Amino acid sequence: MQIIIILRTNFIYLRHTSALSLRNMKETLASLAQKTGFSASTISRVLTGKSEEYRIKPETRDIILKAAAESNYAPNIIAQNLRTSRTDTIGLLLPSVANPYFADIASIIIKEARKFRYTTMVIDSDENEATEKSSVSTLIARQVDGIIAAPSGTQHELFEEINRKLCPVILIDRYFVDSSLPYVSTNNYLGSIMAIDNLIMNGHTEIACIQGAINSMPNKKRIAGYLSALEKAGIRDKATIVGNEFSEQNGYLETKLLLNRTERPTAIYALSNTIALGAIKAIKETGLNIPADISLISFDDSIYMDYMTPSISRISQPTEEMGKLASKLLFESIQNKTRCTTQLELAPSLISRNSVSLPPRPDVRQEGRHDTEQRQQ
Amino acid sequence: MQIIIILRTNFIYLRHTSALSLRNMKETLASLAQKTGFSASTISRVLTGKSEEYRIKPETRDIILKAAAESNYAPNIIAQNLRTSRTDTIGLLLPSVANPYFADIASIIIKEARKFRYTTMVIDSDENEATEKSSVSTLIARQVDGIIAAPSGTQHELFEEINRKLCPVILIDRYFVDSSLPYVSTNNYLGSIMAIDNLIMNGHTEIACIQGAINSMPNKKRIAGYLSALEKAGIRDKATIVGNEFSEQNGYLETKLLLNRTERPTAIYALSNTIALGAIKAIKETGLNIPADISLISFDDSIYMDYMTPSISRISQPTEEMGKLASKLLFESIQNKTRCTTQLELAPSLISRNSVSLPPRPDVRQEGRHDTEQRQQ
DNA sequence: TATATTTACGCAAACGATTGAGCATTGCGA
DNA sequence: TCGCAATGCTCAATCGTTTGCGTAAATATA
Repeated sequence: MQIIIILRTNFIYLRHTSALSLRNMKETLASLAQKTGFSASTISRVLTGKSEEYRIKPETRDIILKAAAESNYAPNIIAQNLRTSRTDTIGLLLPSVANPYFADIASIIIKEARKFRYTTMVIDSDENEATEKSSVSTLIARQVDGIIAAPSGTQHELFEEINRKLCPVILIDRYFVDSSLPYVSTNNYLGSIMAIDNLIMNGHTEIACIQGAINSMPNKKRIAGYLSALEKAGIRDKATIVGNEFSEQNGYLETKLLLNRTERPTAIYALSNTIALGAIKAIKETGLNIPADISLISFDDSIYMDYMTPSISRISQPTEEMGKLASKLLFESIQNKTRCTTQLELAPSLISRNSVSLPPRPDVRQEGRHDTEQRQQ
Repeated sequence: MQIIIILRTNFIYLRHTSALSLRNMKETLASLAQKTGFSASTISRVLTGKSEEYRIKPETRDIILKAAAESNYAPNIIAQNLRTSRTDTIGLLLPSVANPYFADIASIIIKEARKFRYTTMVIDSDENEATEKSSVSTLIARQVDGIIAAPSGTQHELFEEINRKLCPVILIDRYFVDSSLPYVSTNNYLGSIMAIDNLIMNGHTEIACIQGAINSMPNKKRIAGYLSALEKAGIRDKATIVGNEFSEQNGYLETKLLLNRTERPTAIYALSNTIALGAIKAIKETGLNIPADISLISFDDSIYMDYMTPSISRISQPTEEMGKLASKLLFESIQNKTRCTTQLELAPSLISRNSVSLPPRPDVRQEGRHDTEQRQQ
C-alpha cells in the first residue's frame, strides 16, 4: 500500500523549528508589518510560502524573510488553529499506557505522527468507560484533527458520531462488530486457533482459558477461536473459561482457583501477557512446574518472555505494523478529508518456546510437586 | 507535602463534559446571544461562573444556562486559548515510551494531569538530541502551560531558557548538574551503593558494570556509586565499566565480551532493566548459570523480573511517587505562576531475589558450563 | 489615446472567546 | 426632587492569524 501525503508545512517554519533559539513570543505579523512596511497579509502570504501564488515581488519576499529570520519570528499556532480550524494534533486513546503492549503501540504512533508533523495527545482511560468518554470529549473540544483509539467501552455510537461529523477515527487493537468504523487489529480468532492447536498437538485436552475484559473485541474473538479449536478437536465440552480482566491479579487469582479444582487443567491459555504473568506466579507458588506439570501459552509478545524459565510460548501481534498502518490510514483520511472504511486484521504469529510440553501422565496429575527444583526441558 | 491547587474549571463545562452528546460545534457565544437576547459578554460571564461577581440577575443566569444546556453548547477551547494564552495542556518528553520504566511514568503523569484537567502531549525523543530539541520547540509553539521532561541531551540551556521565560519545566528521572532546574529523580548514587554492597556482601570482588547512555545523569550517578562502593571495599582498582546505551542489545553485546575475557567477572551490575535482559540472554547462550556461575543485579524494577528464573535482584525506583511528585510540582508552579526550585532525590530500594549468590570457586571459574541444566538455589 | 490586463499588494472581516470600561435604569436617602 | 450608589447589563477592543475582495499603478493591447 502506498500512500502519498503532501505535507503542507512550509519551509520557513521548518527552518525556524530547527534553529537553536526559541520562538520570539513578542514578534507577530503586525510587528513585522511595522518593521518592514508591508501589511500583515503580505507577510503572512510570504511566510506560508504563497508568495508566488499571490505575486509578491521577490525583493519584497526577501525583505520579509530576512526580517522574520532576524527577529526569530514563529507564528502563533493557537491563532492559526483558530483561524484555520486545524490543529495538526491527533488524539491517542489507550486503555493502559503502562501495559507493555500498548506502550509499544503508543511509542510507534507518536513517532509516526511526528514524521507527519502532528503532535499526539495521549489519553490513558484505565479501562474505564466513563473516563474514556469524558476524555474523548476533551479531545474533541480541543479539536484534534483525528483520533486513534483502542476503546474500552462497548458502545460504538460515540466514535461513529465523531467519525461522521467531526474528525476521522481509526480503531486499533479493539474494534466494534456491526460498525463500519475502520480498524487495524490482529486476527485474534486465528491467534487463538494457533495457540490451542499447539496445545492439542502436544496432547492436551484439558485446556483452561483465562480471559480479559469480557466485552472487548479481542477478548471475544480469542474466546471464539478457543472454542472453535476445541470444537474442531471434538473436545468443545471441555471448554473452561474464567476471568474478566487483562491484569496480572486476574491471572493470578483465576490460576489459583483452577489449580485447586479436582480436575486440574493440563494447560492454561492466558489471553494477555499480564494474565500470563499472574498465572506463572500462581503456578510457582503452588509448587508446580511449567511445563512438566502444566503447560502455558499466552497472547501478546513481550521481550522478557524469552528470558523467563521456561521461556513462554506465545501469540505475537505485529504491533509495529499495526501502529504504522493505523497512522497511515488516519493521516490519509485527514489529508484527503475522507473517511476510510478499511478494516484490517493482520496475521499473528506463534512463537514457540518452552512453556508447552506433553501433559503429565494422568496418575500423577493430581499429586502436585512441592520441591522447588525446576527442570528446563 | 501538601499542595493546594484551586481548579479554575467551572461547573457548567464540567457538567457538559460528562454529558452524553458531543459538543455542538455550531453554537457559539454569539449564537447564544441571539437566542437569549443577552450579549455575548453576559453569556460568557455566566458560563464561566462569574455571574455573581458581575451581578448577573439569577433569572438571567438561569435562562442562559438553560439555553446553553439545551443547545449543547461547549466553548471553543482554541478561542479560549488564544484569548487567555493558557492551553490547559502540558508536554511530556521521554526518551522512549516503549521502555517499561518510562511507560509507567507516562501512564502516571497522564492520569495525574487529567485529574487537574490538563491534557498531555507526549513526545518520544528516541534518545535523540535533535529530535528532542525540535519536539520541545513544537511544544513551546503550541504554548503548553508546562513541561515534564526526561532529557536525553546534555545541554541544559534550552530547558533553562524555557523555564525562565516561557513555562515551568520539571525534570524527571534525568537532570542536569550545575543547573537550578527542579527535578524529581531517584538517588541513583545510593542505588548503586546498595547494589554493589549486596554483591560484595556475597563475596564478589570482580564486579563488572554495564552502563547506559553515558552522558545521562542517572548513568553518571550510578557509575559514581559503583566506584564509591568499590573504593569503600578497597577494590576500586577492579572497576570494570563497559557499554554505552540503555538497550537490550548493548547489554547483550557487552556481556558477550565480558564473558570472553580471560578474567571473567563473577558478577554483573546492569544499569537498566533492558541491559539486564540482554545480559541474561548472553549468559544463557554462553551456557552459564545465574547465579551459580555469575551473579546479576539490575537497576529498575519491572513486574516480570519476579517471574524469571532465577528472579532478578534489583534496585527499584519509586516511579509512582516520582510521577505524582513531578506532576504536583508542575501544577503548583503553573497555578501560582512561580518557578519551583525543588530538587528531589527519592530513595530507591533493594529488591533481593535469586540472581545473586556466592561467586563460584576460583578453580572452576574459567571452566564454563555447557550443559543447559539450570539450578535454582 | 482609450481600454484591458497584469502586477503587487492592502483592507477589513473573519475565527470565538474574554474583559476593562461604560451606560442605562432603579432604589434610596436627604 | 435631586444626587448618588447599586444593579444589570452592553460595547468594543483584543488575542494573532488567514483570506476574499478590492484597487492603484504599471504594462499591454487595440
